[in-house]
Amino acid sequence: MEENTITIYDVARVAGVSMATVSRVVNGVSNVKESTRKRVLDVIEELDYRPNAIARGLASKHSTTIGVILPSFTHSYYSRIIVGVDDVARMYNYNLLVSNSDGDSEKEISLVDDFATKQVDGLIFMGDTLSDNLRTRFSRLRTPVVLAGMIDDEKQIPAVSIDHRKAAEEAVKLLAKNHEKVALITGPLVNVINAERLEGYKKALKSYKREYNELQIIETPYTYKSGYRLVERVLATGSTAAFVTDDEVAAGLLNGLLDSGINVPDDFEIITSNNTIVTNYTRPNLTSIDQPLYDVGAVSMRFLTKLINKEDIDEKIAVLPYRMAIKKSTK
Amino acid sequence: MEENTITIYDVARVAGVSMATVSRVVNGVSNVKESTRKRVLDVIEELDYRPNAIARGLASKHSTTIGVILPSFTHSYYSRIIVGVDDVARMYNYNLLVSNSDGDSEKEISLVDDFATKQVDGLIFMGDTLSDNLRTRFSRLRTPVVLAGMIDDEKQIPAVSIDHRKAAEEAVKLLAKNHEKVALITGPLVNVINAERLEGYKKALKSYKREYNELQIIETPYTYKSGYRLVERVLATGSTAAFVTDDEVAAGLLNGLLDSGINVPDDFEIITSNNTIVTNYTRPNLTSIDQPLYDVGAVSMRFLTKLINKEDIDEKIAVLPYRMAIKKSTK
DNA sequence: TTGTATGCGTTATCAG
DNA sequence: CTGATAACGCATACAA
Repeated sequence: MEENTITIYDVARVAGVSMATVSRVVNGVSNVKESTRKRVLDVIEELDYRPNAIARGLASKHSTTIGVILPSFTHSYYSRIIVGVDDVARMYNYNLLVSNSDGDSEKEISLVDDFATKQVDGLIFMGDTLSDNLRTRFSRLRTPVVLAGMIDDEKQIPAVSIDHRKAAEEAVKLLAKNHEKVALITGPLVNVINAERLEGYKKALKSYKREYNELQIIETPYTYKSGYRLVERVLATGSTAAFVTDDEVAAGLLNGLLDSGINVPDDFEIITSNNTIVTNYTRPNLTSIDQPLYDVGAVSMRFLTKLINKEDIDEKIAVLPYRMAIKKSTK
Repeated sequence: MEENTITIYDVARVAGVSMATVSRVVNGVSNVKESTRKRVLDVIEELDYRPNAIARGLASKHSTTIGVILPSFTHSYYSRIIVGVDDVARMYNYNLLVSNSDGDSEKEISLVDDFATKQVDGLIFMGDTLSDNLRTRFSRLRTPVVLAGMIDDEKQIPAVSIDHRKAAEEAVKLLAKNHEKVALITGPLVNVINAERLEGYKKALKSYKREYNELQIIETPYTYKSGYRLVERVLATGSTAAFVTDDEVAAGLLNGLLDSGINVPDDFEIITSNNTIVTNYTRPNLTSIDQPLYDVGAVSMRFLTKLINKEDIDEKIAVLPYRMAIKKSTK
């Protein structure tokens, strides 16, 4: 080899000790006489020795690496979560193996396998749905998994998120109070979170004695464009307000309404769900449920470290608090 | 150990061959008799054997892992680049070790060390500046590095981006044509890219015989808020148009102007630089330089694979084409 | 407190 | 075409 990788043996030789001793000081374990510790440390510095994490992983069975699977890098919902994951991972000296699944369940599965092959110590998973296929795969995995920003309807896999049912109920109540017809503009209802939101929606309508009408439920992809194109369809339902489950969609709808000469909030009120920065870009700013997305990520990662270390867990499912951010798309 | 990890030995035993043979079929190398290959493959399937990437890495000196350092997960400039990186990385069967530096140069350095320790096969770096410290570290690294969406003013480190000087010149010309005073609202000028943009700005002014005035150069952080707060300062310069180097800042400035009763584009024109989706959220939509950010990422990663395989490279620096996306913040 | 020896799961070299 | 066997760089049980 042309490379002169310096190993633990080099350090040992120069320091005049055995490699076991070097290993000990590197890992800060066991008792090592202060004088030899210092000597070894000096040599390490002198040779600029860096332990090889791969070799360490082989020997210790720990890769100090966490796999992260997310549906999209560009969607701010997920990128805000991953910031929290990253920060906490760093605190615990983990690195993140990150990949994007495009929400494609085949990719999700192949990524899980891929990461397992890479011997990740744990997995943070984000996605729309948790397929049965994935769930069984997760439970068979030797490494713990935490769902971030989503839930497992079977409640088998540990997860961190907010109470979407309750949040949706609160948001819709705000609208139903003054509106006869309120639309629910949501992502796919096969997505558990959206199913929960639908429940909250129904409950809110009921409490204001509004009639539930399936026509007012509109499923749509999570994009600005699809929101923009929804105007006619939404207005056709007779709705004068909408609860939207995604900020990009809400921004699209808002701009679409404005372009059609509909005044928001005077003629139409909107509440959206993620309070990402998008809600501040639009005019008027979008009233939104404010989810602590950074915290969702941070708590998920912290949770994962506990599972990895087999610490006691009080609850498999962590539910974080949310608040309503009242802005200008509501009166 | 309680875990029953099945290894290459297990496969060998069951298939009645040596582990060397199993290794051969797994890696698809050398000549293996078709019948034994098939037998081994069957056993692999039967036992659900998965090669341990860590062990493989130790033995082969390849981790099939790429390190990615970026200043922010949430800024769409970088997240769009990383999508391209991720896609190409997958094509070549690499996984991405990703971490966020916050643009902090100490974190950048510790991440580089960290990733080196993890034996990454290559590094994709994104940041505002390439400090001397980092540059020398990169050149000493045994693993190749590619800068994505930025450049090295010393032109030592391979990089992929667009010609920011030329793009800025073109954008500013569009404004200077009709405006006596055009502001340049930029990120830190220590950032090489911004320095180049300043050159383009000057050149454009000159070609329209506009006077260059330092007061019209405004440095600001890359955030929506800082853009929003800039209104007074920008107007104080007497400028009636601005070229902005960041979409979030541009969105902030735009909304700030609107809130101050300034009409865009009638009273004030804006051109921004990244054409991220943010430019479509605002009303009016922001005219922008359109950078092929996905391609920047994809090309960077492809570039890196070539460096890793020591293939011939024609150019150390790849310059991608851009275009102007004319929208509604200009007349 | 320190050293020796072994194993982690592969790849790769060398015989056969 | 196939099988031993030696690395790879480190952690760790066991001795001393």
